Amino acid sequence: MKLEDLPKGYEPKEHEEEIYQIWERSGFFNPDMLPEAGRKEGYAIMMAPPNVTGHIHVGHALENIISDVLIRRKRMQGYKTLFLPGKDHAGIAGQHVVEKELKKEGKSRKSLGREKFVERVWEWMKEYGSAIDQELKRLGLSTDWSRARFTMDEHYQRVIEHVFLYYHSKGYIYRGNRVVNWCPRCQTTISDLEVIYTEELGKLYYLKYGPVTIATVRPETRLGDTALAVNPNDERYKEYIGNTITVESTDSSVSRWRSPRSVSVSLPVVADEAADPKFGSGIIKVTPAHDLTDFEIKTRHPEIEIIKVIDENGIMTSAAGERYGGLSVNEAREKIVDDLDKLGLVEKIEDYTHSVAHCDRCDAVIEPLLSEQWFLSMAKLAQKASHAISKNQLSFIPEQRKQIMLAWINGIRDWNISRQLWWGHRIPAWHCECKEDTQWHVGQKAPDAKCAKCKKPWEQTSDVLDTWFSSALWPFATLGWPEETTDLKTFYPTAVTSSAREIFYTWTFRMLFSGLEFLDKPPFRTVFTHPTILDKQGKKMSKSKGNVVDPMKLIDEVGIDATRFGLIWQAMSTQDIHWSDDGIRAGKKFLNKIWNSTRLILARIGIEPRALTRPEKIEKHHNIQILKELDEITKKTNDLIESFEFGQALHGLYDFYWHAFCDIYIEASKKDDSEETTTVLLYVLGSSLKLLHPFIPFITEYLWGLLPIEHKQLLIVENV
RNA sequence: GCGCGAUUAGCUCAGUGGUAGAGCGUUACUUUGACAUAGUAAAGGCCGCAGGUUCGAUCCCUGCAUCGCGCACCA
Repeated sequence: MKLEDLPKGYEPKEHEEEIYQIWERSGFFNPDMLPEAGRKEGYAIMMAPPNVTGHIHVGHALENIISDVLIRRKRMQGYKTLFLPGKDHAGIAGQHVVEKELKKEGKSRKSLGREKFVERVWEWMKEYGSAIDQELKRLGLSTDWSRARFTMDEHYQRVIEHVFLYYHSKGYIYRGNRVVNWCPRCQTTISDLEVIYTEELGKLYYLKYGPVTIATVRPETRLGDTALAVNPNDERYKEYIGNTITVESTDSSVSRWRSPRSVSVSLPVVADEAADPKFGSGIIKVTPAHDLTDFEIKTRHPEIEIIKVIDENGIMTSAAGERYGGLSVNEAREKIVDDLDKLGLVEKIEDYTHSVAHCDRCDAVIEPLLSEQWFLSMAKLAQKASHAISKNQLSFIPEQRKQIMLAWINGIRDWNISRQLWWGHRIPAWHCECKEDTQWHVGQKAPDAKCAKCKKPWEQTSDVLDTWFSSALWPFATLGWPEETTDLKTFYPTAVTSSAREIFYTWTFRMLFSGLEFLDKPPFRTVFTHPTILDKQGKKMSKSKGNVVDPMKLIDEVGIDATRFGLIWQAMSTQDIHWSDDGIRAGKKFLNKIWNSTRLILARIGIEPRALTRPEKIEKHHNIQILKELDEITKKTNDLIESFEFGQALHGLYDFYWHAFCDIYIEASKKDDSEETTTVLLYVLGSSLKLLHPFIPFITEYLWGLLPIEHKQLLIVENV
């Protein structure tokens, strides 16, 4: 080959698409298609399924590229590797996109009806669902598309049913009437983990309750107060415990007032540890329908009444009385403060910074609300997870995550799994249309017998399951479980779960207890929490801040390999990344260096077929430094990848290739035409391409194909 | 409030109990048989602050500050 046969610079666009097609056509992303000889046991990574409605952001890109590095390296080591891609149906988000479309057409979810609406969502999925696949492919991931899964596909529906009925039969699933996180915009409950707290400046109102003063940020909930609570050890209020305190009314129409015409009401005072004597006046107003703490107080003091004064739309109910009923929460707040002020019942108002609960999906302010929902009891499942972690049945990287997980499990609450959505896995539970019989029937089908009371048919609950309920089953539902498939035997447990910190509890933990419950083994051997990518200032990336790095744009500009290089270049241990373009730039230059050094060597070795073997004879007689260094870097690279030090591994390879090989050995070789040196050049080049391939697969595969050696794709060439 | 992590060159980050390193950027020179996306050389750092341990601390310990994160609280 002559120098002129290759262009002077590496042009990623001219090769990337073709190389990816060659890989896909070879079928080697599918473990069943790998050459059998030398194949070791299974090695699987299940991609965290991105939301079907979303786009790949730079964090996904890093996460999946890291997985791909692991997978590609193991494939080259002879393992039966599976990198399984997929998508999540994204309950709330999935419903939102279609509702938005309908709104433009002047329609709504409700005007369409459930069946038509769900059909419409499926249509949307068909039309836009593959967009995210294309983005994943552009990252150069060696995922087995023949095994791609969707959390709403047919098999998954059966799995969900199976799991729900199983949990129910074990008594883990129950209906509970309690205070949950209600999102007034999404019109559904959300779990504790889907609530985001942000610090906001609000007001703290000091209100007079008879003889005492109580501080609150939510004066409107005064209408739902049914008790007062003080700490049992608080000397100041001992005399009140067990008695009542008479509180002035601002509206004689409030229905719960025991004597509606009076101007006051008596609230019982209970003793409860939840009251902190150091906070405010040390007295809690108990509003059990609209506050979790208060609801818990009520469970310890059953005599406390529950009065719901705010409804699912964030509107004051009729129980709030004529004067306030029908107002929004904010309106009611203003009005009641005004009323109280006129009565001289507002002692003072202070500025107050506190955390406000927001919906993770739509950012609306969460309304804690008394509501009847389905729950999954966590006690036993969590205990299993805790046990497995303590017994080191899986490892955590970084290690501190282990303790963090254990501590979190320790304080876990039951999981609210029902959602008032239409898009999702409908809960296999049935109730009678007349709703007089409060008994629920849980099962695949409605019971044959009609309701004894009204003789009307049964109907399935309209609630669906939390999206995470299906994601929790991902590591094995994707392998054909509950059938005992070959895939399940080969690939479960998976090797690694590589995920962002923010889904540590929502996803990682839930996969863990699910895997333990259904397959008696943790679903992965290692939990790797990859770095979070922040902007240069260390701030979270967000559209509103305009500091988002779009991986697709990067790929457009510099190609896939340089993008992969730039991302991994910055991935030091599990430290957060303050984004910098420098790594991308370095990558681009490095690729060009590889390209041109290969070009030079190719021109030297000609086209005669050769074997890529270690020049042992030469080594015996000469002290060849570069070969020693190659051995060192090979070991170092492997050790670093084993310990999830991807950035370090890449930096090491960079130094070796550029400085040891190009700057020193290749430069020196220009004055040495010997065949021995030519052999060494080829050997070190070929070995380097192998080592680099998991990180920058495209250029290495292409150049490998130009070497006058065996024709096997680099993708499956044996590596150490 | 509890816990965790970070703080090193202009920027993004490695690193080590013994006179500090990379990438990117900057400066000067070089078109020498791949690469100017290059080569050679250079400038540039009280390694956050204050104590302690040590013959010796950027590294170990303690405290503080700043930034970020998680959990809890948020009447």
